[in-house]
Amino acid sequence: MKDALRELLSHALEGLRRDGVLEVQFPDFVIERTRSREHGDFACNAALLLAKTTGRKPREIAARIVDALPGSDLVERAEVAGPGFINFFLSDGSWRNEIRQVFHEGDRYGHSRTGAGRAVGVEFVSANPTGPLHVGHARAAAIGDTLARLYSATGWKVYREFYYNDAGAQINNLALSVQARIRGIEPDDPRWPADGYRGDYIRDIAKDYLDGATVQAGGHSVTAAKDPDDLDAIRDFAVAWLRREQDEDLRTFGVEFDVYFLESSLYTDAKVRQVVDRIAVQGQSYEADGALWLRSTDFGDDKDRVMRKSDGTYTYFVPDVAYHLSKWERGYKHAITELGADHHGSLTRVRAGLQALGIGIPKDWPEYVLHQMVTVMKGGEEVKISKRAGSYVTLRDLVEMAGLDATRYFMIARKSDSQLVFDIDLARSQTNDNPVYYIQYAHARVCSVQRQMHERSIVFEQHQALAHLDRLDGDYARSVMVEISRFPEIVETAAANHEPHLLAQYLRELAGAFHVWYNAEQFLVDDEGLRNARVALAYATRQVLANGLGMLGVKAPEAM
RNA sequence: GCGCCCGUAGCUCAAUCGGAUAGAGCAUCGGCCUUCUAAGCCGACGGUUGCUGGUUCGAUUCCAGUCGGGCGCGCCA
Repeated sequence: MKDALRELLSHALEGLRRDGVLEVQFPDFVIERTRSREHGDFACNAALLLAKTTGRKPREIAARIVDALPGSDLVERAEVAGPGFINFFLSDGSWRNEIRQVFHEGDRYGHSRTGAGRAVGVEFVSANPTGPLHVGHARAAAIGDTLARLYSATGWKVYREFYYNDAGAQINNLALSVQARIRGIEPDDPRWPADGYRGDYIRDIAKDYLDGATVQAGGHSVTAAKDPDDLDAIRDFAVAWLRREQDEDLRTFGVEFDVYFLESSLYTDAKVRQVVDRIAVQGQSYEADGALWLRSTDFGDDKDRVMRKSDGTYTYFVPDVAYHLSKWERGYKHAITELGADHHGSLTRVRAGLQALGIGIPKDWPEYVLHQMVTVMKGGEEVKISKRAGSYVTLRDLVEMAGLDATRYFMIARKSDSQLVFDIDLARSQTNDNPVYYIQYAHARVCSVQRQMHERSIVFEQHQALAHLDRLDGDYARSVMVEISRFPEIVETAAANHEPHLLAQYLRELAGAFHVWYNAEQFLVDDEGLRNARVALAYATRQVLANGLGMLGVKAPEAM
């Protein structure tokens, strides 16, 4: 709808320019849904922007534009309002047309070809395999996967990537912790490793190691060597064990990755070294204090950063640069990296490293989506501790407490750069307080209507119904149609701005409009034309709810 | 001290790259069940958008400052 209006406006502006009425460049005008119905259905600010550049009165320009608008079935009338807005009042037929469109496109309604099949890499979660996934990872998984789904819906070829930090000091720490447990040393023992992982899962890994268990992870199989002194074997087993557990959790969460990228492979393939060498060739590094530094201040950082420590090992962000270089070389002109906001410091560093390679990677590549902290509340108190993990609430705990659908929905229901309060009691509640329940219930209600029809042997004539949508009457039905028509715009905006919360909020509003209408009208009336029209709108609503929930990875149940 | 994010109704949050009278839900109060799910619906109440300036036709939005909360500032990852 918006696109059609934009076309009408462009046509009018072009005409005015041709006639010499307006001689300036087209402004970057906005067409938006109005807040109040008095202002019509859509409003455009083109005249206000043109007033700025021409020095003429905005209302006068607006009137000219309105006069120049070509005729259209879409628009009932357009008028000048306020300081110089052009308000569009759409025809009744335009809403009915949109409902027909829903039937026509089915589960593709709301999808677009904006991405034109271009590749986009979406990296998210990327947890270290040193412990179970926690609530922060749950938010990362929900945001990242929903973004991926939104990109798919808008015509992109999406690759979900998971980067495993399976090298470095933390992994060694993990191995030492498991080894300590194998030897029967407990976390409070003086012999316990200084920065050891204290959670109960370490004991589980130790037990499986001693039992000679075999675990499958990343397409490989690792069998425990049982030898308490073989630290390498312990490390391999522990990493595989945790990868398997994380993979299971993510699969349960409805997330499947296309690429699992191992940090360790960057070392075995000498990619880290190549990055450092390349940066050196570009003259973007120097030696000082026995270490090798990146001139990151040349790229907006507040201080230069060490790449290679005096002990010869690399700092964490260098493999990060190498990994992102690999994304670039694999053709992701578009790449999104989803991170916890506590890692925002690395953002400048990684981009600086990529810049320093001197191979033309844009300054703002990759795009980052950062999410803020999650606080879990239950019974009015903050939940902080998981017995299994020791110090934090795990993703598994959360899903067990709140359910998959609620967890996925709640995690994306807020802007990612706002801190999130996750209310377990609300997520569990089977009432209208709970937005997930409310939305799913709307979907189930339509299914219920369908069942009723089946029981009463009432036949729905789709063809006839779509031809007689004009039988729909009243503001409530109109509101449902208007809400439905917003869906494609919401999907587009949510994807482009990386704001999945828009979709969550929208579905709540669509469900609200539907419930209101549902309660105001009888569906299974004797008047066949009226009945078919109402059922058609209900089915269209169900379709949009299902499409939207699908993009959130939330189920659309047929009964509650 | 420096950097990033946040501050909107009693609570949890929206507000479409600067738009018109700042919106929902919950809570509170008042209505609605012989009828397709009342697991719901309708209505009312509720605001100096933390504060002070600035930019302009117009600011919750942009800028400067200030207060408050969170997170970072390592040759840890």
